[in-house]
Amino acid sequence: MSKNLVIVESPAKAKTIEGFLGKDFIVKSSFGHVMDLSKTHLGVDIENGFEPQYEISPDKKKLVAELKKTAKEAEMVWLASDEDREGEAISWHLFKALNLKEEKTKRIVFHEITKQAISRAIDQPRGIDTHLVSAQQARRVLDRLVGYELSPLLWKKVKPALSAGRVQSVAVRLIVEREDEIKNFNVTSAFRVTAQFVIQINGTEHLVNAELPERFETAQMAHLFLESCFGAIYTVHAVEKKPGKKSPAPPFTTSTLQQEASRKLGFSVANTMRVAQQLYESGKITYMRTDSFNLSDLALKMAQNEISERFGAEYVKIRKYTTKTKGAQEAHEAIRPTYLNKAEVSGNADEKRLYDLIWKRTVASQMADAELERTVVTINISTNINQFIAQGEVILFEGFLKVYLESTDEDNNDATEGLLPPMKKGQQLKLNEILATERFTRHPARYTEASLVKKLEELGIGRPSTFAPTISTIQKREYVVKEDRPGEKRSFKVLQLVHDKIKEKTVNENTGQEKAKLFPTDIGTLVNKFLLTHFESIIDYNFTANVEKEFDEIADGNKEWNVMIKAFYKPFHEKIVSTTENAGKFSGEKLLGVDPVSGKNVFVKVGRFGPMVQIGDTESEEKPRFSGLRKNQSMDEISLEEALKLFDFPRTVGIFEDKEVSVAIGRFGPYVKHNSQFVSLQKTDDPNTIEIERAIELIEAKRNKESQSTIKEFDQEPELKVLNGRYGPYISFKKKNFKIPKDIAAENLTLEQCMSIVKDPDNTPKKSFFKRKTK
DNA sequence: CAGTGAGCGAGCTTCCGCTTGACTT
Repeated sequence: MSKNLVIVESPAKAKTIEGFLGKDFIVKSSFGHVMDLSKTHLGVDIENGFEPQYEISPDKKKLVAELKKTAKEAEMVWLASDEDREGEAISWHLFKALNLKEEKTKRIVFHEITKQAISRAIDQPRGIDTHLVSAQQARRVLDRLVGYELSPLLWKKVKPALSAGRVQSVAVRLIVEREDEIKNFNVTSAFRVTAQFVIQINGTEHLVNAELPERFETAQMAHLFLESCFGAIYTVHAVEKKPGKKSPAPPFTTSTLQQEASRKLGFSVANTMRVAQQLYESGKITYMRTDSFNLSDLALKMAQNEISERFGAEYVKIRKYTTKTKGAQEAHEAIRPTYLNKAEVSGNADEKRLYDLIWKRTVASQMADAELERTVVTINISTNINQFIAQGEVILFEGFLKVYLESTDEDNNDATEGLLPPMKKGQQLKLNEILATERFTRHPARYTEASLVKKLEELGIGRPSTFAPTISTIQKREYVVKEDRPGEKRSFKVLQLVHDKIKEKTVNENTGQEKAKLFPTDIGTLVNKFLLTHFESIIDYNFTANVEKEFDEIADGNKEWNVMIKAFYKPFHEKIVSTTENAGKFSGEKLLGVDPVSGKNVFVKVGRFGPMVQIGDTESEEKPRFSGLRKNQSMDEISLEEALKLFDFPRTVGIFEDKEVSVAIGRFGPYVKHNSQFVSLQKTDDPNTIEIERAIELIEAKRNKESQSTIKEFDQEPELKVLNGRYGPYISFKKKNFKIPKDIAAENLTLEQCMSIVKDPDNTPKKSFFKRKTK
């Protein structure tokens, strides 16, 4: 047995390090945290100094038992989790869970996975930093208290199964408030004036595009300006040249990788992380959850070699980037290729594309600045005092631009400024045309997944390991939807001046179309309003930054962790109690109008199952009628007429086989119901007009399909069927599904065999995957 | 996987941060 056991957080890291350390060392992974607060309880003993009630995480029991055994046999255990708050806590939890002895345990840290860094770490062991552990404990307990006291309040006051938390609720707030800004945005237009000139150089024509710095508010003013240019002569007033430079972006962190993969490759943040994980596990890149810009000396040396070999020594500029991110913990390197001399890797298309991006970004970060020359030409108009300005940019030395340029979130409408033909002061230019084009102000952009991550990181909210899960949580809770929206037609005016004549025309454009943007739902908006009303301090954009300061004080040993928690908890919990007692249901109820048929009030509100319309007052004797909103409707925008239309369903369309056939609209769209069987309508069917003949057709089509997917049925047990599904044959019994052992052919199954499979408790379908809320 | 929505009440839902496999209808 090995003398030394080293425990790190990630198995891929364990494998690499084992290679460095030799046969006296065995390296294992903890797979992250091994202990946590119990999921089913609050897990914090409020009365007893907020003592956390830890347990070994259920999915880590087996692993901990194995580690315990290995640790017992080792002479020394080296706890090598990451050097940050969470990593320190992992070491401490391992110490407790594995029942380690102080004299047999050492704590080591390293930021880079290199042989040198690890040898150095082994030479400089230390003890577990209890202050840092306390800081983590404060973080953990605070998040638990906020999450597990706020969420149940939402269940009571708004809707069951909702959630709130320090991170997710701020993410939702950002999206809701951005939507408000957009709603309140006042679009104005102005006329932008551009001119196109032609000059002859050695017999060939060159075009010069120039713009007027002023804009005109109305078409009339633009027209007046164009008139004032009648008969004008255009002369170059000045040619000004200025040197400029561009510098490369720093190497990737998790958030910048997510942003660039979104902008350049169109990846969702979850996809970026999935692909990066594959690259990491196959040893192609360094760790992908990091907030550090740092590159190891080894990597810098590789970059230097690579750049000078590929492009020449003048392209090399080794740089050290420092982080500006709030609360960055920098336990890892930046995300970079493991071997910079590999510009390409094997793998699927996504892996290749993401790797290419990482390679370019890393290499470019160590390259020279690009050197530019910016040219500004001002052009006089003989008939008025205005001046046109033409701008050009010439790259004198490409530098890092040879490899990579970071994208921006703003779509660049202005064409990139290219080379201007040579011009001289006093030179006359021939005018092609002048255009005055109506342009509109644009509302702030809706968030994409990646731009939301960027914003959260700026606010210091969330960590590299939680950005992607947070984005998915707020969508799973249906606070936010990621959607495409088509946009609308808009017309604008263009005035054109050619040969001293002005032509005016109206042009159409499509505006406001959105792709994969985040929109708040009615529920997201309502929950945000609730939290803003009663718990503004928690969803304050500075809340995390402020508590982080206190965590730092705890880590420095200048504050007791439970003193901090107590100070936070007292007013927070009082607010929970008072809101529980005093606040009524928070349903966002809004009176839409009066139902002309019954004369009753019509409301929209959020009910137990989401947004709905209610006809009749809640307090009235007669039970109100209810109907859920359709997927594309919102409480904010629905009209009385649309609301009333929802009550046209369920609609009886006729009788088939002595049973009623009806049409209704459910969670998954319109369907036909017959004899307690459901059949979805096709996209081409209109639920408002569909008739009995077509309904029967759909019912029979479904029966036909079902009989084809049925492999076996048993007369003795009508509830048991062997069916053919997406993942191959399976057994269905009383609405539960069971796997068939691989060594048995489905068509040969007997009733007895089926029953024994169904009755075997080992085969009980796993519950966690049947969560109904996930779509 | 489809119907619901008051009242009654049991039992369920939930946080953030660290890590990967498991393997669903």
